[in-house]
Amino acid sequence: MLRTHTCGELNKAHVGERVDLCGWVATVRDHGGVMFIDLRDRYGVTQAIFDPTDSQEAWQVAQNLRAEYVIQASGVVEARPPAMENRKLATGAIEVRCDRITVYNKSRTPPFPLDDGEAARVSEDLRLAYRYLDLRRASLQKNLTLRNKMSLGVRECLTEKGFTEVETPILTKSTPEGARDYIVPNRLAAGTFFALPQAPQQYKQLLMMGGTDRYFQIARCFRDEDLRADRQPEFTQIDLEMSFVTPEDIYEVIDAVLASVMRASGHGDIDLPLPRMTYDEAMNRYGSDKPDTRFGMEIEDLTAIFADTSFKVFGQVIEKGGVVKAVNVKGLAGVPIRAIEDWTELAKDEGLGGLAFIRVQEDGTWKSPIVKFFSDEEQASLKKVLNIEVGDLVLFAADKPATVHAALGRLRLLAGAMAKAIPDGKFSFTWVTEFPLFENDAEGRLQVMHHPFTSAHPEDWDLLESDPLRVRAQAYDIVLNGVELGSGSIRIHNPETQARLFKALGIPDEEAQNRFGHLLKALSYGAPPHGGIALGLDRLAMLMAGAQSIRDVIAFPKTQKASDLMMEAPSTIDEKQLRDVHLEIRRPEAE
RNA sequence: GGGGGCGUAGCUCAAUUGGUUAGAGUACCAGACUGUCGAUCUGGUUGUUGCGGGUUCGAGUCCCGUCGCUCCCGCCA
Repeated sequence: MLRTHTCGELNKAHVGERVDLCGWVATVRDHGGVMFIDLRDRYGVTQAIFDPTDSQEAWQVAQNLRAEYVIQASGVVEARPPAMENRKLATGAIEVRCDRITVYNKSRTPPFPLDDGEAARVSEDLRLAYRYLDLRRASLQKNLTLRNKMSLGVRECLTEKGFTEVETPILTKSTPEGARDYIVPNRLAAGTFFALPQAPQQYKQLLMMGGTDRYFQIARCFRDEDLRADRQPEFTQIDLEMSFVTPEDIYEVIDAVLASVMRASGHGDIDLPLPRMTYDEAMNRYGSDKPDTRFGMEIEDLTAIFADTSFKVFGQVIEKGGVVKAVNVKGLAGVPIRAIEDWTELAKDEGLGGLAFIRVQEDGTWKSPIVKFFSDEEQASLKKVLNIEVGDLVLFAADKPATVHAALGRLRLLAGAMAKAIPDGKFSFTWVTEFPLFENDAEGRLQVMHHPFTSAHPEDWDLLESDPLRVRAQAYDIVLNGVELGSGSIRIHNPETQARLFKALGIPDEEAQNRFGHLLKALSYGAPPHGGIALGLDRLAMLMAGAQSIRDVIAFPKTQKASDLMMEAPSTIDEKQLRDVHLEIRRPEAE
């Protein structure tokens, strides 16, 4: 090694030792005679001193140091005089009096300050274009090491439980359902393509059919869909599958994995088992299938209270089988009317006719455009059910349950954030179980909510043909702070049941053979009952790190348009490469 | 595909109703300075106002288009 110590480890115990440090010049403080260099590496910062009375030669070289020069500084560790100690630095009790210096490399002036506080304010596209500089910041290095600890925790935990880590192919077959595939042209057969996996879904089921019993993989997945702050086109899943299991077994394993991840991330022990609620409960109480359970402000059902109301807006909805529900936002009575207008727009986007509200004023009176239509009895019941107090803001929605839930679910989050009701630094996990097997797509056709290999709830198979939308699946999500961390299910394990599901979906036999023939065939050779789940490692790392964006826990992330600003990918390829893979580019017609 | 925000010096930002030579802090360069740690002091350099077009006597500012970044909705079996 070119160094004897890192820049983060020297302390008073090393006083008197001769050391060699390597790193980047963070700052130069030149006093004309003595000069101070903050030398930085991944482990920390150490102050180096160059004094012409120690070594004229080294001091002379140090005169020309600039930010981000890479050097080796050699000298003797000294205790700092007590008044000169720097408590902000782990190594602040000492400094290294240097008599030798080697400049390994100069640096151009960095395009942005690498100081953690300053860099956080610099536009992200510039930082992404110079990601190798951005990565020198302590906070990004910390996130990378955190991620490593998490992966290690997962590997240890699952290996100890008898899981085998198996790699599955990256070049695989395109499946038109689900997310859009990233595709790879095949040179060896013109007009054919591989696809990058959206998830190792079918491979892991086939591993169960291969007798692997317990599989896991920290697997890269690819989806060509539009991005978000918590979505990248390529991302990493903690993917696992088990044979001869019920959902209980999956919950137990994931509970343990998450406890190990929390410990590895320095967040201490969590209580197990993690809380659970059914999908119906989540929708009713939180208006979301990924409820943020860090705070209350739950949705209350007022339909019974208004069963015989003279307020027509509510009455008519109830008559048509709709519901009236509300959220009580504590302490937000003084919210600007502008915010309520914005929320009303949002409610309308979700399909509501409008948004009714009550603001409870200082004197306890209710300020509201609708309350005059409520009977005394209705008002008394409202007050009781919603626990209405001075300073509250109550938001009402009346419509079909799904519309009411969607609107109030979003409003609860927005209003909760505005009311500062969501505590920082809290980790609130919950399982959401018994997802519906089907939902209607935009055209009203039946489609699977999870994937077409999901097994129905054992009690609900009878409804498959008669009332499919009421069929519950053996499908579950694990949710943390309102973020969907992972999703899984018990799978169908015999070909007859699988065929029955394809039929319910309106997929003809021939097409099912075409698309999933390999899986159907494997099922017919003695597939064990099996099930599994996949957790988003990037999202989990983001939450563990307290980061605002998934990009902060990925070494080389892509932008919202899926480009890598540093590599300048994607890019065009030359004509020969295109010919090799039998492709011709069709460009949009010039106007 | 739709909606919102942003784009001015290397960086972070300012620039009155459309008005004269586009400023500040920082960075950078030079000089001074032997205990700083956001070092300090003195002086100095730095602009395709993202790009293209239009309106106007005059555009950083208004209009149209376009590119990039970002947040959200759709989408993500």
